[in-house]
Amino acid sequence: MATIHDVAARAGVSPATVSRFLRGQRVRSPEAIQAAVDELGYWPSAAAQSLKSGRTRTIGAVVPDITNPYFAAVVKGMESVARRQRYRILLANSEESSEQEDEVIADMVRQVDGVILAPATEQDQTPMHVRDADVPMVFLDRDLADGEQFDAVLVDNYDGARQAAAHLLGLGHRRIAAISGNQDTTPGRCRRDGFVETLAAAGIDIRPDHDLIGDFREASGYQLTMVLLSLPEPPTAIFTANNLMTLGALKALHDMRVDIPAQISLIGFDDLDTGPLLRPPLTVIDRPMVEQGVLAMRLLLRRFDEQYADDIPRRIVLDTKLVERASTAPPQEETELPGRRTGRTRSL
Amino acid sequence: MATIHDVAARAGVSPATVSRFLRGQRVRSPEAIQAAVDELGYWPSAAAQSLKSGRTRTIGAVVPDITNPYFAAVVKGMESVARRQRYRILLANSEESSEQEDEVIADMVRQVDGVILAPATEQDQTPMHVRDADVPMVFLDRDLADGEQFDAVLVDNYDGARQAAAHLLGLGHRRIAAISGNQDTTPGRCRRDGFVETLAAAGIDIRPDHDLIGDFREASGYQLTMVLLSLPEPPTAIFTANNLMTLGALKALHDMRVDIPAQISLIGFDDLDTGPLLRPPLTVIDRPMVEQGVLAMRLLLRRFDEQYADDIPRRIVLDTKLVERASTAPPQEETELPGRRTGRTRSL
DNA sequence: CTGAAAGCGCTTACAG
DNA sequence: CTGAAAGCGCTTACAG
Repeated sequence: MATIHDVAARAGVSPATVSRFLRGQRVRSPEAIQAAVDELGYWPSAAAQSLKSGRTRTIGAVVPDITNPYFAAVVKGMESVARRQRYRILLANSEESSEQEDEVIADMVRQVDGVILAPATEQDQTPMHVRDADVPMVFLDRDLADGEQFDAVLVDNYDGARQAAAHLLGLGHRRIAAISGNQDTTPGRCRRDGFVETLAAAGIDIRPDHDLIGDFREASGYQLTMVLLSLPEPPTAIFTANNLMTLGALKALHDMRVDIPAQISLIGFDDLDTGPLLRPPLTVIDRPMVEQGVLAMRLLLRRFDEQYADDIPRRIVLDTKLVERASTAPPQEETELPGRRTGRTRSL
Repeated sequence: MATIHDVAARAGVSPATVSRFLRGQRVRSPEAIQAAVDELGYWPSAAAQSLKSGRTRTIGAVVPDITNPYFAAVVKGMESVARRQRYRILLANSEESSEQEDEVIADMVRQVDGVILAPATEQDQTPMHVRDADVPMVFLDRDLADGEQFDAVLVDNYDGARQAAAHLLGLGHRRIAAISGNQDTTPGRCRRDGFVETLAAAGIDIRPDHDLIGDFREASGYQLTMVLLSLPEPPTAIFTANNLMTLGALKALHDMRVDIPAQISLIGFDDLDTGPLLRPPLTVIDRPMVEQGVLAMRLLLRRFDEQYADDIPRRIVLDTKLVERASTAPPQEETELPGRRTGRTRSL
């Protein structure tokens, strides 16, 4: 591979001049240098550049799970902004594990100019690594206990859950269950709090056996829904705190031949591409996805600008929106579940 | 940030010895060095390492669209193998554009040890860049015209489409439409060929107005389905050549209040997470996803092993599988479409 | 086993 | 505007 010396030799100038030309400075023989670059197919070595300059033009993106459509969309948003500014993206999955996240970040933090992180939990050590490396970081979707020191792009999880609860209450539901996410994550906690407290404010204390904690994965949505269905008095409505658990709940309800929304209403946090096409079309709390990635990347790149490098942390909180489709309805007078063997069944 | 010199000074040895210790060689005072590393929180500079060694322990992954669940799953598979071997992943979206792909690859090829590429089209210049950089490459999902010179992980697209056609023929359909993908991609061509030729072998020449070419995106699935529905004689069954176009077709059929499968059967290439939960549950041609990413990464890492570096290209072709659900059924005697205004309507 | 030294490919004050 | 030179942080023959 051609080096800057090869280009210099061919163009009859010094490597320093080639370097200057490449960074857009005015030089005496731009044509000759450009010709040499073209003929040799020269492309600078990123390793050498970053060793020298201390900048890598690379951003680390760490998400719990890239196959979650929410995070895939977020990464796409990040990528589109980054590419336009000639930054690259180093992608890592933490698989919802703080340990894996810490490891991955420790490894990448030395070779990126900044990090965008959707933390696995609120307790991880990440900020230490990142602060040691003195690299800007933006939190996305989730926050840390001492997160206020960093830029962040979040949504109003509490209010989103409040909207969900208000919607179910408005329909007349009283026996309402929640399948929440990990309580050591911000969205996990805020969504549960927003939901439970809104019920409480309406005079309804959620029953302990209707107040279930999952882990944001599909399997836990499925299993906990099964638990709810096996209760002596199952709920007439279920709130699931993210897209994957909503899918799990939907599968469980299908498997048990529960009629949605006639027998049980279902409302989830996060929309899905297929949301309108599902049986039934899902009522959800929607939030921006690609846009969150775009905003996070902009916030991060902004920190590379001397002018803003030391600004106080900016925290962008986006609104959620209730999307009413067909999975929620007023409760039936008398709720019969097929699992209860009341004689009546209904096929979907 | 601490450098190897700092560690050496603190441990009372030379940088060379620290370097050797770090790579697992036997040294005289391992404890002192380890202590110095720990106390200083030392982590080697990746830039310096790769400048010196010529290896980056980074793999470039280029996919047309990370929000396509298929590619998200594939990237996840790649990532899990890479992480275990302490490789990192540089992710780029080509957005189904050869130009963007070439640009992105030219930029990353100097700073990765290898590339896994799902090419946007069969005509792009990518192999040139990659060959110039003398970096191993593995093709994934899609092939290039001269792709035989590279490792590849593919599925038997032709046979998958054949299965889809055979399934519809077996149900008794004769007026069958195909919404294919870009014909300058391998899957686009093979799936159309497999489908059309299987029909032809059964004595059915697909009608030109039923033989539509889309671009693998949801919008084209939607639009082309609308076109089919507006035909004087619409098909009784539709084959869509990938997951996103299937979703688009499903939306169009819903919007036009077409009863699936009573009025029109739908079969798609690629399964979806929500496949079983859709209205109706989709009959699809399924193929491995995460597994393809895993295999591609293994093939690539294998090339870094001197022993296999010069082996002839390995091409892994995986089988597809028909998953029968509820979106396909025998054609109705008399097909009425609501769009045709026959007086009857049916709500879903 | 160890250390001094060269060098990977750049960038950037410095002197001209 | 230009070039010689130093140096970014490592690794690795080389000599001991």
